[in-house]
Amino acid sequence: MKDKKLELGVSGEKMVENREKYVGNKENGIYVSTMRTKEKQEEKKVGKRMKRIVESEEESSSSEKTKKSLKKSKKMNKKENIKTIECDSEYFNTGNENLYREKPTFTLDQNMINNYEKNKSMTKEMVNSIREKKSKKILKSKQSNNLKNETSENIEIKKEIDEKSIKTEKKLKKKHKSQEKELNSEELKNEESLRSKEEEEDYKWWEQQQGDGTIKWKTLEHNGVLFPPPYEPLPSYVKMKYKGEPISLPPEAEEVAGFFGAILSSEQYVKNPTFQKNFFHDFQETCKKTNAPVIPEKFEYCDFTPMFEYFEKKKEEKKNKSKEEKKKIKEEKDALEEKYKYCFLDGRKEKVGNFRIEPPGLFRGRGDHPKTGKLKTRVVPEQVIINIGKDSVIPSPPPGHNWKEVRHDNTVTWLATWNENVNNNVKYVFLSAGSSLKGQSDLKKYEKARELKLYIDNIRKQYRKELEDKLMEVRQRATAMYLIDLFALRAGNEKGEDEADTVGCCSLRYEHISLSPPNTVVFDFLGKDSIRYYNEVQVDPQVFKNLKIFKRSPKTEGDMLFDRLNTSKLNNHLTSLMPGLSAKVFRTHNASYTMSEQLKNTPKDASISDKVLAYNRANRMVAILCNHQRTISKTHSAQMERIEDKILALKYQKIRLRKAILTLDPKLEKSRPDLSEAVSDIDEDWIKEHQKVLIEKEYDKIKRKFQKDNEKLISQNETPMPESRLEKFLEKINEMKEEFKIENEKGRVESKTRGITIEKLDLQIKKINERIHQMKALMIDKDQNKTTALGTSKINYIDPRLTYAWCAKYGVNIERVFTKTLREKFAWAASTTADWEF
DNA sequence: TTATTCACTTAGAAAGCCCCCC
DNA sequence: GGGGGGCTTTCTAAGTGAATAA
Repeated sequence: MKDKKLELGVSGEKMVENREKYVGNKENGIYVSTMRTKEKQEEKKVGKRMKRIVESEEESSSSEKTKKSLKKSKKMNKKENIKTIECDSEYFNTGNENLYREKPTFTLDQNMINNYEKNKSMTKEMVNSIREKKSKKILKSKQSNNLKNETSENIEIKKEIDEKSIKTEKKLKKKHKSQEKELNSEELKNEESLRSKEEEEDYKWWEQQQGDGTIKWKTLEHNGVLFPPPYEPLPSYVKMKYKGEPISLPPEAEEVAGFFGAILSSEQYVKNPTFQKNFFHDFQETCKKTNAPVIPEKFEYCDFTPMFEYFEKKKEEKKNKSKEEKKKIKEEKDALEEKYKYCFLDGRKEKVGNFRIEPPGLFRGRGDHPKTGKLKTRVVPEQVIINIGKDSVIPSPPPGHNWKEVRHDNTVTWLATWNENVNNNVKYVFLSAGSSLKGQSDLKKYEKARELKLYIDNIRKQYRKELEDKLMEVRQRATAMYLIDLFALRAGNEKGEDEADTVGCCSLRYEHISLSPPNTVVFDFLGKDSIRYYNEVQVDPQVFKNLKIFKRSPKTEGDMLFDRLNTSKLNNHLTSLMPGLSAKVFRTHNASYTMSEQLKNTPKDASISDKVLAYNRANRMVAILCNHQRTISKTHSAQMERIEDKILALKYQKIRLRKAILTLDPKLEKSRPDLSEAVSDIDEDWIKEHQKVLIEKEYDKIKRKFQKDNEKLISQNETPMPESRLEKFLEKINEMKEEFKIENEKGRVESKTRGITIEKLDLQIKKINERIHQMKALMIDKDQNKTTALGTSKINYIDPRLTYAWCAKYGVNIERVFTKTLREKFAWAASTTADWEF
């Protein structure tokens, strides 16, 4: 098999190797980092200040401003007794071109250039006037309580939805008149085409001209959000135990205990001390608040297993329900949800994404999140803000409740929002991934990533030059850009103390990289979702030198590597290089570029499966580049073993076929040494063991068939076969045993096929070799995929037009690589032709 | 300049479902 | 035909980055 080298950035192949190195150490899918202590934080602050002083001296020669800062720093040094250190002024030779991946060659789509020019011509005044409109439009409105009652609504949903599209169309026409004044002529053109398109079932927004994107909709109708059902207390015989005794709890406290009891089998949370501590604190609080007869004092005395067992029993019962029952339950659920599933955006029916309000539960923060396990309380309508069209019917809140607010803001895409209590994060209800709004922003994102190709050469030239800049801030920025560009690192915003300690490029700390001369850098840190990023790479000598400076004493563990940089500064600079450029654009660009390069390795004359395999391989390269990981499935090793067994069985078949050839023509032993060659992984002992298994299997098979046939005869009121018949069938077993005996002792295998020839046997060996090869490839593929998640890059980073173009070019059905949801999400890319390039 | 807010994208885990093999 | 494995979908946590407030 040809060994294909990666063309990922600096050292994609190395990265695959590096991934393998640490993969085995992962526990529960999460790496736990060492917690920063308060002292460390204090140290960090002092360190930061010291660093500023160091650099201000270094930069002193360049400007008036820096002279002042030098004075200031010297003053401070005197005061705080801190030594200043000079910046290393010797330079290494730069220009290690190998470190850069090949310069991309591409043809630029005329459409893209047009769009870009149009964007440029969008004046500031226009933006301001839209903003002004936006602020005026955010008005609080009174809620309408005179809506139809809910039950009748449920029954008439379908009718209602059909009627609505007609209604909305009428409304839209009315509204157009009043809006005309506000729209510029281009937008008006969009309107016209929109209106004509409304009659069509599938609205192809990508065939229309798009506005600047500030106004997200003109009319918006929806039915609000679906609240989770109220808590149903457990049967009285199900009680948690405290100090070994069952205790009764008020429903509210019982619910919280149940949240913990329900997840007893998921060790990664239940065994986590922070999770336990946070849960227990909130559980105690709930008990106190609800005047529970027993207020648990120690977590250790709590036993939630009765609850756990009850939930498991319920699950089992649900699973064992008949098909009809299950169908009925699903239908009821669907009917309840139907009205929330869709909304009308500018009169067109669109799918809503997460219309369900998140149910209460325990916050499952990842990694070392300090708040993991805390109680996520039930959300009430009074917390929820509804965003809806001005003239639309306002959905009624659940009986006896009110919405927090009803807004009519058409500059945003959310339908509802609320604040979650644990981290005070804002939650939104958005449209689904397949909606026109999401599609438009996806297209925009990929076009931006493609646009970067126009600028990338100059950007690289510039940051390479700036790697040697005298201003520390500039040098840090250039180094960070190098890392983001080559290793697809995330920007790395700063995080709070009450969050998990994870980092990205700008927030890298002293301990996250280690340097070994001449130019090897080892990255080892926890990134988004506390997923470990480990990569050993060779970098540009100047980058190595810079990193060494950024790590220089007095910096130590806990100190920022890029103490002069943050994401805001970095992105400001990036925008000045290309409109709309930010750190994340590099990641998209890098991923799609890698994919397009990797797809070029697809074999042209191979089978569809082989082509799909090549696609997945390319996909995996992107996933590795972006460090998209998943936990190894529980069944992985069993799966691997099974494939291995199949390979061995095939190898054994091969051995038998060879023996059959030699049995036909013993003279061939000398002229064809390949027929007596040893086969790897197989020895005599294994063969004997395998033969035993084969005999057992055959025995079971015959017996099962006999039983089944008899059952059939009985059901047809016919006489079943006597046991003697089975004996007769089982004679085959003896024949097999005899065959194996001759094979093992004399090396003879008689082929049972009539008219068998050596040519035919050779052909069979060839086919078996092919199957072994396929199996091995599958095994390698599976093993390499065990910790790599391909989905994330497919959904978020790889331009779907690459996939559609690839399918067209290689004659592969899109269904082989995109699921239904993905095809919906990327409908805008479906008509991409084979010659399209990223 | 820095911190906060807001709106959105990106992410892995868990749940759900479907299909293949015994 | 049913049980389980694996693929797909759903869920919601955790990022990014622009705008705004202090």
